[in-house]
Amino acid sequence: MAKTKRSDPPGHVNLRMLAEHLKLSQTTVSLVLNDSPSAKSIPPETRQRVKDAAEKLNYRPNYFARSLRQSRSMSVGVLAPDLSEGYFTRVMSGVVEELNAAHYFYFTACHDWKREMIEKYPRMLVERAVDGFLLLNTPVDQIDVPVPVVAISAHSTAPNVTNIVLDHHKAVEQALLHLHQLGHRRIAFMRGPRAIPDSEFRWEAIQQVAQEIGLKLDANLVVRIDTAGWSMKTGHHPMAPEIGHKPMQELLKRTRDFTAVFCFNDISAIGAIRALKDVGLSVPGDVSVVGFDDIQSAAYSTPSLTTVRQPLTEMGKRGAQVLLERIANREKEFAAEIVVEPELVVRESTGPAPTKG
Amino acid sequence: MAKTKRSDPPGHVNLRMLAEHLKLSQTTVSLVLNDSPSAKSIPPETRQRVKDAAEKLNYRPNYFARSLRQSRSMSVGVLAPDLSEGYFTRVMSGVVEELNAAHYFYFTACHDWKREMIEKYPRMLVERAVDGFLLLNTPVDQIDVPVPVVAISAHSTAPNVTNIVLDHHKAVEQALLHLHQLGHRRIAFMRGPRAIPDSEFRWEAIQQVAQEIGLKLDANLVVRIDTAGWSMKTGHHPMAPEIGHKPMQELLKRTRDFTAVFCFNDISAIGAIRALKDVGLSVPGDVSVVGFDDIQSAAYSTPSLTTVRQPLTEMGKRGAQVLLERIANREKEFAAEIVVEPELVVRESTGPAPTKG
DNA sequence: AGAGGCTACTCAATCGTTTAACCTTTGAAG
DNA sequence: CTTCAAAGGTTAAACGATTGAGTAGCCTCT
Repeated sequence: MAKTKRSDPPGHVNLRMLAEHLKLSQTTVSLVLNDSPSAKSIPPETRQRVKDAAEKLNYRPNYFARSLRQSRSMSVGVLAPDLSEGYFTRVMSGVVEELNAAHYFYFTACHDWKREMIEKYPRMLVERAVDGFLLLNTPVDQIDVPVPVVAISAHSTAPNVTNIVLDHHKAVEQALLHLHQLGHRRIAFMRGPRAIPDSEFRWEAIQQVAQEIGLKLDANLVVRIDTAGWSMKTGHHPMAPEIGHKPMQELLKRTRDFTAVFCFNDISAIGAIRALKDVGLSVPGDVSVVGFDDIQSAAYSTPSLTTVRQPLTEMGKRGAQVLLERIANREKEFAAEIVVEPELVVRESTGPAPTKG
Repeated sequence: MAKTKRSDPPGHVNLRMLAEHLKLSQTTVSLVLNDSPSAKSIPPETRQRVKDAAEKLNYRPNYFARSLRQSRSMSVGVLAPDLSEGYFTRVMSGVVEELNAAHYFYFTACHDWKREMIEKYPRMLVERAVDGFLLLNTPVDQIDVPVPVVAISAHSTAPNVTNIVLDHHKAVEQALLHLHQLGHRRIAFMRGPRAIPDSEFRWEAIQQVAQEIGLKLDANLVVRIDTAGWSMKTGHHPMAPEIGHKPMQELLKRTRDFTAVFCFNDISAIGAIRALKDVGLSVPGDVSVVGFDDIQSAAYSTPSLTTVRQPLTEMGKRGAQVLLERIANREKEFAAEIVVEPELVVRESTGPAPTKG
């Protein structure tokens, strides 16, 4: 076997081979292929020659070598609770659009609401050299990473995080005014689980708006979704209408003295409706139900759901935009919070309050 | 300003700095930290000293440098149509479990059923140096990548691809025998869209099984789900029950002479049930409906769906296992196909065939 | 005394790019 | 006849970890 000075040639063409073939230096080839500004002095013929050769030899720059040199990976980490339809899918649709356009890819990490994972994944992804983080719906008080972070619906108080949040006050206002105008005065509330960051903010908005429109909040009419034991693996997870079914059963055991219920999300609203039907109450005849999010099935369930639509795709898009901007421009000032607007979608699950009989 | 021989120190500790601090060579430090077999001769005290220092100085090996040297990225590419709940979520739940255990991460690429994207993404991900590919439910006849590929429900005929597929014959057999035993003889079929690889295989199995159990297939009782214009962006996508609603309306326009319908998946079954109810037929009183997949909402819709359960999580798990095995062992033989078993889940949407009247 | 073997390491090449700093040649201006 | 600039490049040092090939020192065996 002939001894080669270099080790055996790799299966693919690298810059050195391309340069040798062109009888040019690696520098020149690199400058041309990257359309580098300092390649001004290279004449068009040479440029073309280089590009043709790169094409013909099917040259692909080595991602690691390039990233090592430039210390950036062109990828971001996405931290989310799970891959469920309700939230993740729609937000990501916006995120992906922006990332694609910027030639970025993303690593997904699902923490399944486990604190341990919420802390571990950022570290792991930093070692993977992601250029930034996107936090979806994930409670993160402290995140100590050397890259920009954008949090969507996460209400992170950590420094250096840009938050993308819904205007909960307006959202609640739209829902409650709608019910109020329909004559509802005894309104029940299904609060979100503690694990979900939006829950507290939604509840605060409810208390405020209730006061503003002169609606009395009755502690007896408030139930909470419990997430103990949520996990994608057990099947006992946020996507099951069960999460709304149980709290509603509980509420119905306490009282039936209410004409409407404002649920934390659409999934729980669907569960709540089932629980109402189970005890012979009709929706919206006896009880009106308002959901939140406007997921796909909100339009397709029976009755179709009146719900507060979150512009989730838009939120994903804005989040990705801001993140990419912050990555490209590490030193510049950045917004601490970006607020997006909800939109009430009225469908079949709400109607006039029944007259007392 | 003092002139430094090396450029300004980076924000983080690298191997050289760690080695200098320890007054050892980089080699030694590297060997110890990687628990390399050739580090046998390094005494425990030194090892501990190295590990302590690495800990104290918070040393993180540079991912790019390491990957460049070892030419592997510890990440795989996942190519999927979309991020919808029906399929993606459950398969990925299995995939993630295996990848995590092996310290692998994954890039997701959604092609939205666009041919152009199906061809572009593999190239892009190869440039990202993924160590392998996982194809979910994605029609790929040719994929020319220098890394192992495992296709789940994709029935890829490309060489070097390991296919993970359901035993469609058994699946269809379970469904049709169930209906047959309930007395159904006039059974309608809703075929899957051309875009989804499983569609043809399912249909072939249906033809075969029908013959085996002596069931006559009536072309008049066959409709097909049409995917023209499917896209996550338009909202007109595979997750909407609409996909089953329309074909069923079409069928009902042609004839009502059937007592059961076997749908391509649960989503379309839910849509079909709505269409049946719309014309005053009861399920399962007048018509029994069988779905496929067993997605979350199959259990929660009314009536709850009788359906053929695909072990999607299991399929994801096996797929990831095989892929990792093939990555670790590039030369070894590998299975061309791995078949998994379905399971019929009987719920409320099927019942005895109505007696003629 | 010499050979061998073990311990505890080190040296330096290598992965494939990018890029700051140079280096020629040619032509024109002063 | 110098000087300068521009054109058209080249050189070589990074980036940071891995790893095959050594090597100095000490002990042991014959």
